[in-house]
Amino acid sequence: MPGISSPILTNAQGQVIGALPWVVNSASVATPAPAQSLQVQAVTPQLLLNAQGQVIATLASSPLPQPVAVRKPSTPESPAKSEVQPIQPTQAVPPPAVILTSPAPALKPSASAPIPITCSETPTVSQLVSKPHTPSLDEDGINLEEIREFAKNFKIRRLSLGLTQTQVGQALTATEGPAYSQSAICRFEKLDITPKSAQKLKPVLEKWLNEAELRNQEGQQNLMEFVGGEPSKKRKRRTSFTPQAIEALNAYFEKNPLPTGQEITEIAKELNYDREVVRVWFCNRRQTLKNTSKLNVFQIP
DNA sequence: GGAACATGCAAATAACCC
DNA sequence: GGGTTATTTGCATGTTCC
Repeated sequence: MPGISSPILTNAQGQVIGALPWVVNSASVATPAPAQSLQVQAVTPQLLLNAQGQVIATLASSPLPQPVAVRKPSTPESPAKSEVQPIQPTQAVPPPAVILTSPAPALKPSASAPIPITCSETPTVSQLVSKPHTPSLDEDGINLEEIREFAKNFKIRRLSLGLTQTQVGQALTATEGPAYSQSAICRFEKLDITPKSAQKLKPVLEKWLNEAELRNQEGQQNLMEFVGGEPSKKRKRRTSFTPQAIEALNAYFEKNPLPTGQEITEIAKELNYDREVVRVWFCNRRQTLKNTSKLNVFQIP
């Protein structure tokens, strides 16, 4: 696209998610990028605009207007999704007169929307930050507000690199240090994660993303090489119990939720599953029962 | 139909108890 | 040391959207 002075920001699908008001690395823009790739680079001042010229985010550590992603107005009822709005490419978007704009309407429920906290489990970051009068530091001294901001920023920066959650997860698994899956990235971005886990994951993601952005500045090919490593760490395949097995296990559980080692061995033999698999099933079943019964105590009849 | 994201539940791990 | 519970993590699959 020669001659474009206000770069269009696209995601991995080539969807236009916005535009950047300033081009700094003109070389990278001038270079034709592969189809599934980042097309522009966000640089100082790091502001991301949508096609309407609204600032949807900054890439700095300053507080961001929220929510970050601009949703399609036609689908405001799907709160679970956080897709950015596909926008038809437009002519060059002039920089906005006002830097910080109010959030676009009809967006997914943000962290400010009340989310019920279940009594049975540790609350997530999103649950904590959505609670009114909750201090930004939790009892362990974890800065929830900082984590929320980082999660928001992370998603914007990931999308601006044209990367999916799966790609980030695979890349993290392939690199040195702790491995995380697509699920982990998804939960982190949604803050569907405990403050402790978020605190642990944040520096890993931060370091990885900084490196990814550096590689991207050196060229799209470098980024793809960085991201495209072979995942090495694999966990055991998830067992899928047959309905008959579940039924039998539940029957055993009703009779005795805490079988002895010998009993577990016998059950495993009878159902033709690994002893360890059956032991874990009983552990998880007790956990589930405990959680649901705790929940019921607080449920309004 | 396929890609990307979201989520339920099995597996892994840490901390604790006896 | 072998068991437990509490918590975290990821596979498998559901949902959403193009």
